[in-house]
Amino acid sequence: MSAYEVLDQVRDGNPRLAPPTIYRALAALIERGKVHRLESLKAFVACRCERHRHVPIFSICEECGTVEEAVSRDITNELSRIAGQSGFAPARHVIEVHGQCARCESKGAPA
Amino acid sequence: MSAYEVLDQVRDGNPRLAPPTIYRALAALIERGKVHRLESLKAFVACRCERHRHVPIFSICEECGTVEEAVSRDITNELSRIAGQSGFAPARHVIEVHGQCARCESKGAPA
DNA sequence: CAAGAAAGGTTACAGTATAACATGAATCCT
DNA sequence: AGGATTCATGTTATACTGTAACCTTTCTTG
Repeated sequence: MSAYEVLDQVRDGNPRLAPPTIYRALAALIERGKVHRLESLKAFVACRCERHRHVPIFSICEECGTVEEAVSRDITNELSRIAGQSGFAPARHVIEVHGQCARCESKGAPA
Repeated sequence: MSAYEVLDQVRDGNPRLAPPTIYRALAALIERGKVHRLESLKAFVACRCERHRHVPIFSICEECGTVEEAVSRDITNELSRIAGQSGFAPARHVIEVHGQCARCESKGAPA
């Protein structure tokens, strides 16, 4: 959901809420790891993992909009290694893969 | 640079250009692999690699704004493997790492 | 209680992006 | 050649995304 979709929803019960309220709530949830921001979609998703401090990897279906979250220690390590080669100190990772999910593929949607 | 910084620059010579012109030009350059979009910064960088069809990995210094571009076959493969586990067909990858570059670290900037 | 701090509400606006229409140049068909 | 078509680009206007700055309320503390 985009921030403004969230805003529309909560306005059903509380019509006077404004964007900063939503952005602050989302920032707090992101801080606590309950929500992630999908940079490439300018959108937000609830985090279903209970893990803290993981590096999430998102698969985003461009057909149906479904987003899957995965974790890979290998990728996290390899990214750290690459960054380390140039002395870079990573603080936040953004890993998002756009494509087509299994369901949409099998439905014969043309790439 | 943001799209609007580009716009300001080209307007020096051609004052009547408008945002869609810039966005179309950028889209064309991205298509040809000459420019990448940094999703997490809403910004654009020229691609210095001559390679076509690589998956770029960006290291973004939050201190000085410097962006480094790297490539890793391992990460590309691992991402494909993870995606493949759920039958996901990847089409576009976004890999961006925020942090602090070696220079800014050594300058003692506090994370 | 008064003063100050912290959290959330509210207004207003800045930055990012694109839809939709206008113009013009190149192509093609008769 | 003349008109029709298409494709690229220019242009207007507006929608979407995000935040600065200020206001209000509540809580704390002396």
